Amino acid sequence: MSAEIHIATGLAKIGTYLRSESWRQAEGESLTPTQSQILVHVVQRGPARVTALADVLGVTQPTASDAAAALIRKGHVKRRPDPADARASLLHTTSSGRDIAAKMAVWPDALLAAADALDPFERGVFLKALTKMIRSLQVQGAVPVQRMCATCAFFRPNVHNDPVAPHHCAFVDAAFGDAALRLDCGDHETAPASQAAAAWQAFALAGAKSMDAPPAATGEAS
Amino acid sequence: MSAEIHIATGLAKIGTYLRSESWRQAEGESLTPTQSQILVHVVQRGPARVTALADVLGVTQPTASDAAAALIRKGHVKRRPDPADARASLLHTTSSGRDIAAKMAVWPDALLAAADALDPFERGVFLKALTKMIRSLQVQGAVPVQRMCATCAFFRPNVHNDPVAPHHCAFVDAAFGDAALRLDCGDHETAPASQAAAAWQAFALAGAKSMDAPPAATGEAS
DNA sequence: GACATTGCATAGGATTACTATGTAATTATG
DNA sequence: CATAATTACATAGTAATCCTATGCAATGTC
Repeated sequence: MSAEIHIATGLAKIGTYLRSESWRQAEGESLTPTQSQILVHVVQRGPARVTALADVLGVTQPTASDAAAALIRKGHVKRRPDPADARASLLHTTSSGRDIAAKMAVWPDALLAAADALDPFERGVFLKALTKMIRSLQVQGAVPVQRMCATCAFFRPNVHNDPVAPHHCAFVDAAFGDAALRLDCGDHETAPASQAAAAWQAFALAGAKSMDAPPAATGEAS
Repeated sequence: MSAEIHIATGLAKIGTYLRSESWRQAEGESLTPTQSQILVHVVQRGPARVTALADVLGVTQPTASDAAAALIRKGHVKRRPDPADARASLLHTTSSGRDIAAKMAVWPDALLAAADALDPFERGVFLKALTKMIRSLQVQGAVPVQRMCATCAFFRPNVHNDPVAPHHCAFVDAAFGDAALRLDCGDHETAPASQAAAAWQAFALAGAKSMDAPPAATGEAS
C-alpha cells in the first residue's frame, strides 16, 4: 500500500519548511540553525556535553563541536570542565545566551496555526500516531532516546475508563488523553526495558478499539 | 492548549531524522542532500528551471544554482536553453542522472516501517491531518503550492456515502478514502481558487462527523 | 601497566546557505 | 518605440554546515 509513502512525503515537506524557517529565524540573532538548537537545548535542559548534543541534533561530533565553538566565541555559552570526567566539558549558559534562547525557543506561528487547523479529535490521533512513529524510529535505532511518554517510568497508559483521558501520569498524578501526550517532557524518567515494553503494549494495541473508532478507511483510488 | 506545541516538537524530531538520513544516503553516491533532491525532482517531474527548484527545496536561488552547477559538473544533469524564455535554462536529466535517481528516490526503510507501525485507521486520519496542515501552510504562504488533492481540479471530496472511500478522483474516475490522499500527485492539476475553496469546505469540515468518530479526547495532564 | 575506549578538538575539503551584485532578456510603461 | 522595471540566472564573498580522518588526553579493562 502507498499510504506510507504519502505519509513520508508529507513529513518531508514539513521538514523542508521547518529547515528553511529555522534559517530565517536564526538570522535575526546572527545565529545559525545548529547554533540556535544547541543554545536552546542548553538553556532548557541545563549543561550538556558536546557529544550528547551531537546525538540530539543528529549531526556528527565535529559539527557540534564547531557550532559550540561559535557559540562560545559569541559569548552565548561557556565551557566548564565536567566534574564527573576530566576529559569532558559541559556547555553552560550565559546571560546573553538565555536572553537569546528565550526568543528562539518558539515554534513558527505558521506551524502552530497549521496544527490548530486540525479538529480536537484529529489532534489526539495525530499526536498518538506521531508518538508511535517516533517510538518505532527509536526502537530501530534511527533516532536517539526521546524524552517521551512512551519510554517514561511514570507513564500508565489506558488505566482509566474515561475515553477522554484514559492515561495517567504518575509524576503529576493526573489523568490525560492522547492530545496531551508528551514528545519531549521535562519530567521524563526512562523506564526499565521490561516496563516500557509492557506499557507500550497497553498503549499501542488498545489503539482504535479504546477510542470506539469505525473500521479502517483504506479505500484506494488506483 | 499545548497539543500544537507537542505536534510541532514531534514533526521537528522527524524532520531532524530525515535531514541526517539524507546525508547518510546521499554520501553513497557522492552527492549532497540538495543535489539529490534536485536530481530526483528533475528525473521524476521533467526539466525544471533553477528558480522553480529553489522554491520547491525552500532555499534561495543562488543555493539552488550552486547545487545545479555541481550536478552539471558531475554529469548528472544537462543545462539547455528554455525555448519559452531566452533568459532561462532548463535542467535535463542524463543517463547517469537517471541511474542514480532511481536509487535515491526512495524513503528510508526506518521511516516507512514507522508509518507501518500505525494501524490503518490511524494512517487515514494521520494522512488527512497532514493534508490539512500542509494546506494551511500553503494558504499562509509558508510553503509553495503543493501537488496535493486539496488543491486539485480533479478532487471531489465526500461525494460517496461509503465511509471507507468517500472521495472521488475525476482523473482516474475512482473512489478513494483518506488513506489514499495524495500529497504529491503526478496527475495534479491546480483547481481555480473558487473551486478549491468549495472543495476544501466539503473536505475539511465534514471531518470527524463523516467518520462517525467519538467526541474529542482532549484531557490534559497539567 | 599495557591496551582499548571515550570525549573532544582540529585539519582539510566539499557543500550549504546567505546577501549583494551583475548581466542579459523580457515585460511594462509612457 | 524607447525607456524603465522586472525576471532568470550567475557570480562573488563570507560564514557555517557537515563530512572523514586524525591526534591527544583521560578513562576503563584485563
